[in-house]
Amino acid sequence: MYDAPHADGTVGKAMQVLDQVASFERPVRFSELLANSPFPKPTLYRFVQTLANQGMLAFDAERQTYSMGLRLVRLAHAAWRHSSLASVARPFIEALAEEIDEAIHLAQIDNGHVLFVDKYKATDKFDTLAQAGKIAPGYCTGVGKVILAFMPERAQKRALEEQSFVAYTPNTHRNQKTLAAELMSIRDARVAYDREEHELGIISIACPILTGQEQVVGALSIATSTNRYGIDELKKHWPALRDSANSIGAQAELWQVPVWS
Amino acid sequence: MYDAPHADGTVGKAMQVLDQVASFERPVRFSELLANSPFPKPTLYRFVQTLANQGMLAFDAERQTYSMGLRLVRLAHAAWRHSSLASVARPFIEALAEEIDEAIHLAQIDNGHVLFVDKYKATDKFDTLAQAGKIAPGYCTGVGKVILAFMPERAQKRALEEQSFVAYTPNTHRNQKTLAAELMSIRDARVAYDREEHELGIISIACPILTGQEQVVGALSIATSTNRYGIDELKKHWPALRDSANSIGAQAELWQVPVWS
DNA sequence: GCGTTTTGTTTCAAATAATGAAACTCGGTT
DNA sequence: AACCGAGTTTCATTATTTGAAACAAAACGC
Repeated sequence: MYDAPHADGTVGKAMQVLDQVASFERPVRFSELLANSPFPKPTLYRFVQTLANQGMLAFDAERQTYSMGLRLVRLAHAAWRHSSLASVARPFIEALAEEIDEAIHLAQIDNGHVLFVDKYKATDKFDTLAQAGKIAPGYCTGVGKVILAFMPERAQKRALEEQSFVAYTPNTHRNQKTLAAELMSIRDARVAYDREEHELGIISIACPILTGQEQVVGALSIATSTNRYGIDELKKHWPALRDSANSIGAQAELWQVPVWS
Repeated sequence: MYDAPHADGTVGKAMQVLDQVASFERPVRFSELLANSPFPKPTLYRFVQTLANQGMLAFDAERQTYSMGLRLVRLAHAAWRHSSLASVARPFIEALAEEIDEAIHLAQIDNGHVLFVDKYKATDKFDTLAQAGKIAPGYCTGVGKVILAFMPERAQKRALEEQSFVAYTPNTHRNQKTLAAELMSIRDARVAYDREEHELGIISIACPILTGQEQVVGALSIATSTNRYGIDELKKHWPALRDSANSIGAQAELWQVPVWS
């Protein structure tokens, strides 16, 4: 939520307002925004007006509330198709799903946050904006940890400092130190596990998606519930998962997926 | 694609640039943007820089190309969950899908364009081009026509003028006149058909999603391929489709889905 | 290699748009 | 009728944006 250390210009400020509206996770009144805003009343007022005009926000005149605008959905469609791993990864995920009857997640990094860009759920036939676009913490998810582990040192350092270390479960890392230690061994093992660190009862195994020069572009994971399986069963899926991740990485390189520094 | 009749301020211009990048449907170089831009070189340059900084665009340093940024995916997730019909409609679509083994589409209007916000795929056998976030023309799709038919007169007039009347197939409406005539009868019948007007081999039946005061908030459709069924078979689904659409409308009214004027 | 063109980046004074304190309007309360 | 809070407008001040021009750096041609 806390963003842009040094906002660039008017546009940056407007984007900050967008984020703020998004952070409410519900339609929000002007005064609620104002109460948490760094901007003075008329300034904020003009921003929400402009953004609503532009379709980036939706204004409900009846209830006098703002929510995120549909133009974002339209724009994100293009983002999803052309700059996410999802389109490249789809066929590989589908193939993997035929072998393995568990939820498969594909994630990328967006400004220090783990962003789920696709999800294949054996039982879900719906299209994927539902789960795609969801963000999750990096320090307590399989995909998050494996991406962090393979980040270039400088980016990793920056990302580690941004982690909040909320203790979701008893297993959650509580500070940079223990996390950094695990990241080392993850980098060696080329695989990460989430042992109920984000949500009790949910475990996962995750592999990095790398380019030829060992740059991380994302991560692929298999998640399951402790009701069904333990970590040991997940380990059995490692070869298949790793191979899929590698294939996606190779394919992504041919296709031109943007890389972060 | 051509947007914002009177852009508001710097933010409006930046959003125009976003649209422009999206319209390329592929990573694009600065000079390509410049060639089609109303802005002078340094102005455009600063816009893409700012937007890339903000994560609204992604800049691939290697290839010197811009594409849509992942921040949009994150923001759109919020939009999708909180201001689209999709979350409200989902249970009803699921129920309908149990009855009917065809693709079901949910659409809303975004600035004169039909925006698909959800899609339930019964089978993967054929591919309608629709996905969440995808836009489609209003004048040659079932959902588009039924939404246009139920729009308030002024909005309809404006929307009709924005249609491009590209002749996708021999059945596509070619001008406002024939379309307007069909819209009248659609409004009476409370149902619209797409008879291979957008894509050969694809037909659909669509019902409006209305509030109590007869305001359109979207449309629900069943699509199939002419290989499988004809329009007559689709007609049989009308009662079920209409009932689902009505339920979604009622529910949307309780829940606070934004309405457009 | 060396001039030439194309493409991307920076400069800087002028033009413009954003800013925010204050004042105002409009419902709803007391 | 006076008060209050939320939303909106005004307007002089200030800060940003603007774009012609110049500059740098590749890509090209020969």
